[in-house]
Amino acid sequence: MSAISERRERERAQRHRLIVATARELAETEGWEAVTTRRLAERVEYSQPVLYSHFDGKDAIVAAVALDGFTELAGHLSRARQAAPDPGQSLRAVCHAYLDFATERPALYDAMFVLPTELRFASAETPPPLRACFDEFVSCFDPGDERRELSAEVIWSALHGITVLSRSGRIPVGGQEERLDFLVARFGTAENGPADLGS
Amino acid sequence: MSAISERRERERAQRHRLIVATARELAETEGWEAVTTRRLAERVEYSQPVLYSHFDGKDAIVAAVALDGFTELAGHLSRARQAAPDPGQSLRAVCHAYLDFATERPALYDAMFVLPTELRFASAETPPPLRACFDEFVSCFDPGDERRELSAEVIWSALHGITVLSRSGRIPVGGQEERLDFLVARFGTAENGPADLGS
DNA sequence: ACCGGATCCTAGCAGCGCTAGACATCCTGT
DNA sequence: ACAGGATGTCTAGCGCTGCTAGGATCCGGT
Repeated sequence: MSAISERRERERAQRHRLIVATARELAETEGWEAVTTRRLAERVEYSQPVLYSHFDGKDAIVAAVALDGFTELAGHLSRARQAAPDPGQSLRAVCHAYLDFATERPALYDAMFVLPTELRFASAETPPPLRACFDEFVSCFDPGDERRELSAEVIWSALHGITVLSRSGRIPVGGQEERLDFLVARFGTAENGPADLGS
Repeated sequence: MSAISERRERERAQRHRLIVATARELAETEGWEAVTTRRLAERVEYSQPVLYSHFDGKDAIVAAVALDGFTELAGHLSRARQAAPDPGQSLRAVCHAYLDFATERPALYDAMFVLPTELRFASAETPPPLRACFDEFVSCFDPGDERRELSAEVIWSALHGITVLSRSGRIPVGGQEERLDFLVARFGTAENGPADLGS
């Protein structure tokens, strides 16, 4: 009973991963609109109902892909931050890495930020990988800065806005590097910022 | 021939507006996922094919709603800017108005910025209402500032990011006012900004 | 009065997410 | 060794979606 059921559980976990990986691959090569339960089932060589024995529905599969994406993004940002030549440039490095990630993996980025998923963030159980991404931004600021979380939130918002608005052409697609420079200059360390405006 | 066909054209234009208005109302009361061609056709008391004699498809209807939204937003921002007590506070007023608009009309905002539509922005024929929205931000900066367009792009991006990330709970829903203050402080006039960082 | 064209609706297609129920397969207890 | 039950999988189908072909109907112009 034990060895056999363990093997089955192992196989089941592997198939779980296969489904997520296949969904992601399909999305990255043909776009999310091509990711249907039928096509996905065919690709993993199982019937549709098998998908539903692993996930509550399609949204849950997208959410699983998004979670993988957050983990990857966290690593990507962390490496960029630690590779920065000096701490003063870590913010720029992390921001640059973020925009890189978004433009190089648009489908994955959509799963993480645009598509409707069942992921809940605000509540207590914020997925750790998402928190890790956020913390990479926070770490770029002086630990003594009591507004570093606020800075991180606004920086992230700006980067996300730049990503989606330029991608859809609502702002010109060119000039990303210039925007990045501008953003980092304005949001660099508080010491370089404008006069303190209280509270 | 002339009077009658004119009347028909008038009626046709009115029905066109009716479709757009109904789609918007349906979206604002029940969400865009409730806006189906069947339900919409039933609401306007015509059959489905009539919709397709006015629009190329559902996306085109969403785009029409979005275009109305851009017009409204432009007026909203313009009023806010002109009502600002002094020019130095116009940027804050416009940003505040933007966030207001986004939170008070989430469905309309989604049509304008989130949902897939066939609207093309980057090309030469950027819809005038969208350009008008953008110009409201630009107008908050000194005409002599050669980077006012860049400022407007980044400000807009940040506002959009704040809107969608807080709405989905990826950043905390509270503290919008604080983010707004922070953003405006950092992006106020260049004179108040950090030390010039070249180019 | 009647013809011709514009207008509109009925009916249906292919595809979607999802699920009930039949079928097979394999482990377990005697 | 074998029956019985649990487990796992598939076939088939439901209600919905966006969209369209083809026929009926109505109405203005001659």
